[in-house]
Amino acid sequence: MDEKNRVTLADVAAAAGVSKMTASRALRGAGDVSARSIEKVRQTAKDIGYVGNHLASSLSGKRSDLIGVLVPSLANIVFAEVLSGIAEGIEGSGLQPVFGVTDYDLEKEYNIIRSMLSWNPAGLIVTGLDQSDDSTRLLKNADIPVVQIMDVDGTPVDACVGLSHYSAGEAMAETLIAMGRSRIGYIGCDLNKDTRAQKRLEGFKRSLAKNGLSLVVEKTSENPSAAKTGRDLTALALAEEPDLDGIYYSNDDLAAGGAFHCIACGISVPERVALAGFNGLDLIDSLPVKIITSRTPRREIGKTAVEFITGANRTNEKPESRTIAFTPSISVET
Amino acid sequence: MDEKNRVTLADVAAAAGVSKMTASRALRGAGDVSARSIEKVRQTAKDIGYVGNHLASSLSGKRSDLIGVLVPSLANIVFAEVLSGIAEGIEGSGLQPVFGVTDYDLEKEYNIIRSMLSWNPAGLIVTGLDQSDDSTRLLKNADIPVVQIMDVDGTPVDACVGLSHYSAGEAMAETLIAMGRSRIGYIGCDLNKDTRAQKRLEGFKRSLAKNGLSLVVEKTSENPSAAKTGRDLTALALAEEPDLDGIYYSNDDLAAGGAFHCIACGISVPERVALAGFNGLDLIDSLPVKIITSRTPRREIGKTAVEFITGANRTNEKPESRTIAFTPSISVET
DNA sequence: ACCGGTACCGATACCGGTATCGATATCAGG
DNA sequence: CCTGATATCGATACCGGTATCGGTACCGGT
Repeated sequence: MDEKNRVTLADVAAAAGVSKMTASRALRGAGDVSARSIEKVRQTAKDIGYVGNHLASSLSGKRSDLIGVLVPSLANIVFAEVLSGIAEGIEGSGLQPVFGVTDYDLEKEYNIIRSMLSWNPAGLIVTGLDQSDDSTRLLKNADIPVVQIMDVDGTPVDACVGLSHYSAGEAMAETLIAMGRSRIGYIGCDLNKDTRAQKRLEGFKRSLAKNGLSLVVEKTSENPSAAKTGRDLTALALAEEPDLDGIYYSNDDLAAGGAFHCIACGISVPERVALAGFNGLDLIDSLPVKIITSRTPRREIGKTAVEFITGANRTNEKPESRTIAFTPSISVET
Repeated sequence: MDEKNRVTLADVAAAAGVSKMTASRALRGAGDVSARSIEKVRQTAKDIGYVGNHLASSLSGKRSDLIGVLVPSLANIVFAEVLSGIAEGIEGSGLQPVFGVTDYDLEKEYNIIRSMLSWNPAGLIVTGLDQSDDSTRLLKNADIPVVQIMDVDGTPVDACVGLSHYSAGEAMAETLIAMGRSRIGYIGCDLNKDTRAQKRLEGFKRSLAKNGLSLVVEKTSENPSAAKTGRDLTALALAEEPDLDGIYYSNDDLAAGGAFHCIACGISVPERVALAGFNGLDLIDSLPVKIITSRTPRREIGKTAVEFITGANRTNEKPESRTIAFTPSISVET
């Protein structure tokens, strides 16, 4: 029907018998307009179905209502939950999230950041602290709030919301050791790309070493980080080292796969072998066997990140208070 | 550093000694520019770090490079995978996805659509065919490609990529019946909101009736559609009707929970009770027991939807070829 | 030398809003 | 009745690009 005749502010103004400027002010609730005009403009706007044009207002103003979000992957429920938290946090603010998937590829990441910046977004949320130098420069010069999420092990560009993966790895090693485990293996995916999983492994190993232990077996694969891979690698690891009494996985998906293998083979968990993952997926709670995990507040991270951009967190302008580190809780239900 | 002195096209033009217009053409690869000018402009643009401003070009042109995506939830891996497919399909097209989460709320959906339209997006991808009348009107008048995904049971506004949930439900009922099951129950979540799950259930019941059967028990809950809920409801259902020999779940998450319950209680699956879900999550393959599911091509749906917007699918302009229905394959591995 | 055609370029007018600042009207105080 | 303050508006200039259309310059053909 209405082909190219989009209702514009000028139309509203004309219909309401005021100037564009007054109409603009009335609709935005900016000052210097009489109550009568406001009423009239708002009414006619509604009547003729005025919608407004974000492009125009963003171009005119100096900033848009867009907020860019970069995640490495969406095949993993974890990042979907972060997005979910972001969507939740954004609600009511009038902001709108634009997302990009980097596939753990620094160059892709750089290009997406570039592209997003050219929308003059209100802020940017990027995953991790390990961008390329070019990307970092871009972010530094952007002159908008930039929130790096998930990780806090490193130097943030601006704000930072996440957790220490080194510490998470260390804590998990200590947990396993406290459970009396000593023949421990590691199973992971995509280690060459997922720097956070690397950091966890590093912390884990460091903590083992501190206790005079080291990994008995280490299996990694390029396959997708999913239950299937976890199950297969667990079978391999146990075949190789049948007396393993603990396995640390790079995340819960793999760990769940490990649990499935053990169930299928009648290996008791955690009695004979304790399985430890990372994230605290919902799934974990209902598994028929108890596996250990570090519960991370994904949704909370997303929400908190948004607050740095909406300014809900403006109270903390000091650089040192612009990093928020959550401590994942480890659930060990014997 | 570069506070408000963003490099603009005028800067590039000046530095290259040409007019804004020529610079614009050179950078876009539009015609009517000498090879020498193109080279010069591109070089100086790179030198002084010109980035371009999507807002301006989108406002000036009639359409932006944004593409709006609406999903009901991101707590469910299914929609994350759809987004993932969309991100994949978009790659290289210069488009950028904006997403919104409706929470299965029609009014929220309407507001998000409204808001997205005011970015003059290149297209819109919305989940499902059951929008409010207001939303539908908005979409119809938008004069941009609109792709409704996941569902094809209904009348699409424009293009449509998904599958028939009625048929999926019917097919699953037939599968269970063919397996010799007759005391069948249903377990679901959020039925009042998730219209696609409703449709599956409807088809399922219809098919049961056609075979002289009906549901023995039906358990639903408002709890999140996750494994935990599935496990709890399964316990309830089996307590109530111990001789159930088949359970249809509204999705795989719940079904997995059901499997966990059965494993924990030593109930053999599928011998004593067959469990059927929906989606074909990766998880299903590695479960220690075999459960039945309808495999849906989530990623593919996302990718295909994008093609309608980028025009990669422009060959099909006829309305009847603007609906693409995938048929989910049911995996029954005894 | 004249002419039409082609290749290349730039001035100008937008796109649809908002910032700015000056104009007009109204009103209290003197 | 005049003055200055206050409230309300609107004309104009942008924001940073692109569409349009009207020049130049240079070409080969006659």
